[in-house]
Amino acid sequence: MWFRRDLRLHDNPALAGAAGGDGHVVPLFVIDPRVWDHASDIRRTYLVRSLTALDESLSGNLVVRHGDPRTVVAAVASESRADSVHIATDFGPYGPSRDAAVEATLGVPLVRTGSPYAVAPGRVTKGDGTAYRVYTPFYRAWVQHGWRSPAKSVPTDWVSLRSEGIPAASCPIDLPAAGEAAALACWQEFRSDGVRDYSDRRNRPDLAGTSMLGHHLKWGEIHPRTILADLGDSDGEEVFRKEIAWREFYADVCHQRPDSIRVSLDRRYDTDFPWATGPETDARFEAWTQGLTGFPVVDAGMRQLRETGWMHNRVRMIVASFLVKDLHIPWQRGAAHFMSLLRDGDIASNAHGWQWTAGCGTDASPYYRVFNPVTQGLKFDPDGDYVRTYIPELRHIAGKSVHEPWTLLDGYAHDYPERILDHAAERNEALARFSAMKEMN
DNA sequence: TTTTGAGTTGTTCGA
DNA sequence: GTCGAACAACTCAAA
Repeated sequence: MWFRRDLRLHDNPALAGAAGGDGHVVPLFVIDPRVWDHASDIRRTYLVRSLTALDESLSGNLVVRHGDPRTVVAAVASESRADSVHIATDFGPYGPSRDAAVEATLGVPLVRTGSPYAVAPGRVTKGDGTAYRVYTPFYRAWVQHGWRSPAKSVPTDWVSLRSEGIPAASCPIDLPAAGEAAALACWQEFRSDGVRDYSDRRNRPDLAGTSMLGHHLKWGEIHPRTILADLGDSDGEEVFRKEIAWREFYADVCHQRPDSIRVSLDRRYDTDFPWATGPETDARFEAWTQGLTGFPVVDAGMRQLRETGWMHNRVRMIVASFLVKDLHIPWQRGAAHFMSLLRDGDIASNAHGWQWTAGCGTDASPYYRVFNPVTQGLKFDPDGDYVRTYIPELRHIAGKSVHEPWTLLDGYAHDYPERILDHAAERNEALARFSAMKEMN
């Protein structure tokens, strides 16, 4: 069993397939330097902890090898005299070609069972067999298609083999608990407590209203099918099911259009849109990454990302709108920054969330939808608690006025920056640049 | 083939 | 303060 992004023992069809013969399984994880060397400290540290948890649940039998999977997997298969190698299908942008290359060097069958999705990308299509490009009809068809019940566990004897050990990694951030047990506990807690009020509370960054399952789903510590099997039909559960479906929709879009993780689906945004460039823009981008724009909710979000490796979804939209529509910087630059820091960063969801904000993706946000950082802050962080949590310079300001510190007396916060731009002016500028792109025809 | 209705997440302005 | 309209036109999905 070659584990990749399915670091769990329950509801794991590929593992059940591996154990299906005589129950003897060699559990393998490959540290691929081409991936490992480019991952952030946060992601490496989280992975190390998840692998440690997996190894414990395997009674210390996880075989970790370092190197190119094309040689490593074949070597382990040969050493252990395996008669097949089992994986879950990887639908990421790089996985399929790597797996095909491994398959070519492997002397035994590479068996693909299951995927990280309830419905594998490419399975839900329109009547004419082509992929959906609009979410709502996709969602209806996805529900209609349905998914299997959670897979049964199969008795397994773990076969010991030389392991090079889980590598070391650390980061200065306090990460949440990793591993399958933590993932299931996280889901059970959310299911019993949070999902009921999810439709209202999910938009509030000052409350713990979201599931916090993103990083668990990313590494397959829990399968979405496990979650869906538990979900009923209350408002909160329905909205949460739709969030699971968004993850699957964007995976499906990326399966059809792998280049869309870096190329705008509406190509005019890459070729005709007059994006801002130059040293001034670079300085503003830097201010954005550091949480020093002078707009409290934007800065709180960017600092939450930097300090915790996570940002609330509502705030992701606010800071993304700020980058694309107030700073006129291409979405790809923001997407890359997010991926470098997010502990739950999913390549498909990230790229298409950004494309939605920029207005160039599937179901794109209308061009005139420009988030007002003050209005959004007042609406979704009504007491200002979120801002004060991440911006110590503003902690002495009580209540919602923390969203507009410039309305207070002079010297309200001498160590918090002035606004780096005039939002109303940049909103008009964004609309003008959109018109300019259209004129290019 | 043609037609029709619909499309995650907003803001501003004027009555 | 509240509320509806305007903000483009287009593409998509399905009948």
